[in-house]
Amino acid sequence: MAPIKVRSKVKDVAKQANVSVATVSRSFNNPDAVREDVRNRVLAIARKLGYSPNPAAKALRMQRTHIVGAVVPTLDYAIYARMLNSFQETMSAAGYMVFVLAVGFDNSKLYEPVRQLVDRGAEGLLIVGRIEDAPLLKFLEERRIPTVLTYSYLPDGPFPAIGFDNYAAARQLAEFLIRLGHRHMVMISGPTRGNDGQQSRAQAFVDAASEAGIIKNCHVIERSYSLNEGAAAMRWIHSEYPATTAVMCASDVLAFGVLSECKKLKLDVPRQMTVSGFDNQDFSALTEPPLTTIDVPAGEMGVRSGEALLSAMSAHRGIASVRLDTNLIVRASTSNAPEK
Amino acid sequence: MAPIKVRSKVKDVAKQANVSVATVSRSFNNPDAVREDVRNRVLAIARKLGYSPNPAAKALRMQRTHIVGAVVPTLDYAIYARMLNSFQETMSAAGYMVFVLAVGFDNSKLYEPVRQLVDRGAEGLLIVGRIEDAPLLKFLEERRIPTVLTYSYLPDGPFPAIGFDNYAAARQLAEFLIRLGHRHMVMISGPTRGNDGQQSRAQAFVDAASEAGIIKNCHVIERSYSLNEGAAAMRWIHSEYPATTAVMCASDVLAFGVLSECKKLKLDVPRQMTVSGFDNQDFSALTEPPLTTIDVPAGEMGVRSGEALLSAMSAHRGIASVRLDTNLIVRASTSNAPEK
DNA sequence: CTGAAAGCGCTTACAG
DNA sequence: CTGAAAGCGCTTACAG
Repeated sequence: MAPIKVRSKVKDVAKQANVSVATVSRSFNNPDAVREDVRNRVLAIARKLGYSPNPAAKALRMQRTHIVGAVVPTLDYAIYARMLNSFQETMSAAGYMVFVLAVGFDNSKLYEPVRQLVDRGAEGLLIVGRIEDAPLLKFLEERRIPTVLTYSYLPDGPFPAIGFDNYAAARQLAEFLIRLGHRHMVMISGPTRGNDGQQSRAQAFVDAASEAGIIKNCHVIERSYSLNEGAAAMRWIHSEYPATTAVMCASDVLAFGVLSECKKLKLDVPRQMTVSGFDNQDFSALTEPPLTTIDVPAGEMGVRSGEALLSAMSAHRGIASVRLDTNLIVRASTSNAPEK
Repeated sequence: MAPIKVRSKVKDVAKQANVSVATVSRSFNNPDAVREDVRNRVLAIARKLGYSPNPAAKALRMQRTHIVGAVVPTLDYAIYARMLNSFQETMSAAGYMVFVLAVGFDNSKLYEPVRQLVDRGAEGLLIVGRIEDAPLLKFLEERRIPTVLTYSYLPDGPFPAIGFDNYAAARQLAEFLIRLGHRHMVMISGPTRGNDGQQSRAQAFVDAASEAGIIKNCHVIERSYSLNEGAAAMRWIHSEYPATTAVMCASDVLAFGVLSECKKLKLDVPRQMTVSGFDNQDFSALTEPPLTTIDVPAGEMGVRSGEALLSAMSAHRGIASVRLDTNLIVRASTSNAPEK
């Protein structure tokens, strides 16, 4: 086994270079203040010793950790993972490390995890969705923690938000379905508790149906995100609301489940049943038939959230909220000729 | 806006409680050493002030950061995201925070990112795949950084590894295809550079084909992971190796692309073309036809890697490497009657 | 341009 | 059971 080698400290470098620790520190942090030959000697020795400043000592002294926290429902979901991937890259490039915390979908109990992040040194936060937790809001405001919300576009809140308009996107889709002639529709929502995105989508569906005068034939049911839940929901819809000609799913994953169940039920999509998703996961183009869905710009969301957080942390605060475009992706899983 | 509230310190709590900072500290860290009524008073005041110890100061004093680093190729890939999700939950439950770094697929240039993680305070590391970087290996060994490798099962290396046997899994699949009667096969590998998992899979394919005496009719091509690359590869195979009856993909994503291209080429799967994947992504059961694939236990991998790292950090080191089971999932995308 | 010294906020041996 | 003091490893105002 290799001989043990301890982490070297300013003192070690100073000793070998025959200078004070102050000079070592300056060679790194304020190089112009050090005579060139001295600085080069110091730097060379530091490299030789594999020196790098102790981050805890540095953080304590500078009152800066260069750590941010990211709070997401889960990583096990393409849209969040992709968002986080580009967020992390953006923060890394700017010299920040990111703590990741997966906390589930209900934002009404975010206080503890966020508190933990801040207590552990996070200087800034990225949070998916709206903050629905009064103590948390108070905490973040009192402590002036730079915070950026993402996923939802929330222009009126106390924090900058980089996201898209869930209501408008879902409404666009619902109206599209109505325009196609559908009069009996079911929306399969994701978990709505503490989840403003899902709430907005369900509301958009209800509003569109109401305005079209078909709300009495339309229903919203709530399921968790999984293929099986989607499939089971479709089975249930088929028996409880047999007049249904369109199922609008709040996520592609649910829609994938619905599609597979339609196959089992021998329901022809889109001729007998129109199905739509939300997210535009890669697969949605490959289902049989390809899934109609909403394109959510996850990668862009991550990058821009990172930029917004960086800017919020550099004391300018008050970044205007940014609304990202979503696109309705119309594919063969919708039909303009509902037959029932 | 809420009145600003600064983070309170031991000193603030001590003053209000009329005790020394030592007593405050002990009330948290060694409660039995403090008289009950005093301790309760201290704790109550600490709670009221929202006190929590400064992590940098604590880390500096204790020489413990309670931070670990996780190095993954990307989060934007279901298998790594899922693994990381459960790893993070496991570490969180044990009081650790995790720094995440997405570094791409080539493990031969891991030194810089890993170094960064350690320099930033990571006490332990989770790394996806084998370490193919001599300076990094030397660094980790000299500094005695507890490290766990995951994804690949590497029983002979210097670090514990929690993963599966890529060679055995791929070989099992290749032999299965040969047993079905295929004699002209192509493997679409992922990027092999600095990626022992992909190397093993390709080698397994070659070995199986060689032993079956059909290697002259079999080919390995390398593509990056994406639907489009898979589709383009299939197009290429169709024109360059028209005798091919089976395409073995090193990932489900590639296979999804292949499947969709087969549809465009009017190649009936599985009658004219057998297709297999690797990963068992949820979606693989829903393709048309369902994809034959290898089930990789990503969630379990994350949990057990976390446990292994915890155990390595608690100074016992030397956790035996753990080999996780993979399962060959046989579905309708394979046929036992190749017609060409 | 350089160094000695203070201090960031903790924890813990030591003394009482 | 409690407190005064040292020290973790840095950076930077201050003095020279």
